[in-house]
Amino acid sequence: MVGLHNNAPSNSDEIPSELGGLRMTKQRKEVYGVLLDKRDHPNAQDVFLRVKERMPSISLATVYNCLEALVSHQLVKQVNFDRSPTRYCPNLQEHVHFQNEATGEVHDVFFKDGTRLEDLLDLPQGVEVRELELTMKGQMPTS
Amino acid sequence: MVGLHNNAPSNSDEIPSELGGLRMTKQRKEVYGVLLDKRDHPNAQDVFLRVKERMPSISLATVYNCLEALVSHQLVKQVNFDRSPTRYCPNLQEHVHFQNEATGEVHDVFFKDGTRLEDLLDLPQGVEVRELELTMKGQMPTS
DNA sequence: GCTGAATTTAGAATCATTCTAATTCCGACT
DNA sequence: AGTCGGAATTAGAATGATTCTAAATTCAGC
Repeated sequence: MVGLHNNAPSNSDEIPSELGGLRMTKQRKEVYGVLLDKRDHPNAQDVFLRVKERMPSISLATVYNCLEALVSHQLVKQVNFDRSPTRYCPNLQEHVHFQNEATGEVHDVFFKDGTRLEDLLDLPQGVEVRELELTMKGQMPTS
Repeated sequence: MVGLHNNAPSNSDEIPSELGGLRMTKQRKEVYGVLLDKRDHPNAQDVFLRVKERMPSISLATVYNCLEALVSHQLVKQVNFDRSPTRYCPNLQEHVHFQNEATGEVHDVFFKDGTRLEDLLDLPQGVEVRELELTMKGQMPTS
């Protein structure tokens, strides 16, 4: 059962020892690798379980620490749907999120070319948007 | 010190005993009245403290219950910024939210006429958006 | 006025996340 | 290779918003 397609080694092996000014420790590489490997917007608990398979000694606190480090160095983005556990996304392109209410799955959604959201909003004079989060929930044809 | 401008009686007195299919109990009226009176997007704790001034016996659990009832009957909307405590907003027009990072204040922001957000997004075929939340943070000129 | 269902209440429980304090690791410098 | 010091990791406790529980109260309809 070793070497089957899909059992490709985690990305974490190929992650350099520094990224965006962040020293990539063994644990940070594993956490980041997990996010790159399966881009299903896992939460901290999910990441913890996945990393544990390759590194059983890691602690949940470390997973939180690593996620926080990755987020603050802009390698990963947080995704919040209401108050459910924060999810993590390694896609750095500007995008928003849609959750299929039937399955819970979260999908990245992009703006059509050339659309600048800020142009469509009646923002008060002089506001400077630094951060923007857009989430949607709804139904999707069962593909 | 009674009767000064600005000490107008709370809206709660004028709230009918049923709204949108929801029986408006004394507590629900007070909670709703607080939201209508000062539209600064308070959280549950804030609402609790404000309602307590007119109804000192109310409990925090009741405030949560009332807010939940108002939300589920679509008289009030929840506003979430990341994982900070959920805020509540009685504005039912379609709008989004901007938080001034210097002050923490939250402002309602509307779309310019005729803009349909869904048209600007590259949504997968056949998705049906049921709920949408857009929040922004940034700076604002000190007016 | 009575009755059953809905609502309110205090306090306990939950649970995602953060904090604490101790240990371990790692790179820079000998 | 050996040492030093700051950074990172760790287990477990603490926090804090929210929900749950079970008992008491209220209320609409009879």
